[in-house]
Amino acid sequence: MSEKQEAAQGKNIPTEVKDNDLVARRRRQIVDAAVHLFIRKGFHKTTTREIAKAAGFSIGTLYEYVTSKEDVLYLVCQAIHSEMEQRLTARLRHGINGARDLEAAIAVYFTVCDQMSDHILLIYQETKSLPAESRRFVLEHEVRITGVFKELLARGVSDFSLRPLSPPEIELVAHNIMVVGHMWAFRRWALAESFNLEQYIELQSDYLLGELT
Amino acid sequence: MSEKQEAAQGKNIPTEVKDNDLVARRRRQIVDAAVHLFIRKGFHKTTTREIAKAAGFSIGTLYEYVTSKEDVLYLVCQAIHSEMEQRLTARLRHGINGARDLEAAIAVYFTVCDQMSDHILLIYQETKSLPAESRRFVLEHEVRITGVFKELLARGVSDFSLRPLSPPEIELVAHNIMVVGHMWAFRRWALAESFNLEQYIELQSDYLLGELT
DNA sequence: ATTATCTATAGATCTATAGATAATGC
DNA sequence: ATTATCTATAGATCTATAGATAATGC
Repeated sequence: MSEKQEAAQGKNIPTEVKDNDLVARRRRQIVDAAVHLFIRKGFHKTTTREIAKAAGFSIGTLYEYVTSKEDVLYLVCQAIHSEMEQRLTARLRHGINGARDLEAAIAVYFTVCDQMSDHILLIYQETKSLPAESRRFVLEHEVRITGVFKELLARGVSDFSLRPLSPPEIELVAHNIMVVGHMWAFRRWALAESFNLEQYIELQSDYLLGELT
Repeated sequence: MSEKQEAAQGKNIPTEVKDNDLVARRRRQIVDAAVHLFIRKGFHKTTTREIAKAAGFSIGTLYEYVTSKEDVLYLVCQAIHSEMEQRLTARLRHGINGARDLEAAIAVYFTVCDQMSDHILLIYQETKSLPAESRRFVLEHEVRITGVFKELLARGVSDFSLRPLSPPEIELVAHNIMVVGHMWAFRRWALAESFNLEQYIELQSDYLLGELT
């Protein structure tokens, strides 16, 4: 943790540019531009020229800040996961018991999934386009977010607001919560015919938590 | 239903070739070749030449049977869904009550998901690369498979082996079953550390059905 | 002098088709 | 004659980089 907010994890992408602040700023521009293009056209149909143009500089400059188009995809995936993680953890509360906190966290998380549907879809669709090493980092980030729910479940078990759960059960339920959130993103086309977000949260919480008390 | 087993749905892809049996045969070759290439390299990184070569004929011949590369993807997606639907419905039983039949169907379905993991992943990743019309047909196919579980749930409700469920609840639970099956495909990298397929089926069935009795 | 940015393009593809060839049946 | 297949390639890209230019600080 040498720097004020070291990335703490993640791949180092080489750059010729010396000014670290500038690198961070330009990469943020690249990510902002690329996210929208990738969502709209997909990774492979977006050209590096389009990314550069949308970011506000030339193709040559783009390649001073990344070494390949895949680097851009990696930056995009990490930015999306960071954003999700931050929005989720920012609203976690340590309240009366684990079960209540878990229920609240699920509601927060599903709301984030609702807001970031397109981004979640992008990760499902394009993770396989990443080089092996980058993909590993992206999956690790997914694991870390799942860990938030594992901790909440463990806390509920230890304060007896949830029934006893084995580690594998905790693992499974945490993944179920994650996937049911994502599901609101990738099955919206079917689910939105029967539910709005509130109803979805309400019902799915019942199903997810019903077995745990 | 003019022909013996009319596709019953699906897009008509034009061809210059008159012999219908030959068209069916060649398209089967195309699909078999393309599935494996798409799984390994992804749709965009697979070239039409590679598909033609793996299918055993030339690029010129390929284009006698499809009008575009996207047609090949559409044929692949439909073939995968058909295969899944068939493997599932072939093993459905009408037994003592709906709840038991549902439980058995879930086990069958999850086993199919296990066997066809790569294919399920492919659909998640590449559906967005389809033209709008083709994509609609593919999603319809997904709806039809979900319908299998909706029917089983409705039967369980009507024979009182399940508690009363509103139509939206039936919709939701059917989608949950579908997605939890897919989840075994797209989260295998995490789940397989804690479970084998049998254990996964056992536990998830408990969670899925526990709330329904 | 050093750093950041831009222009121009090398080099490598890839899809889809036109026109030639081979095979089949009258 | 008709049908199916093949070869060769037009035409259109797209990524990544080399070398030129502009901006900044000594």
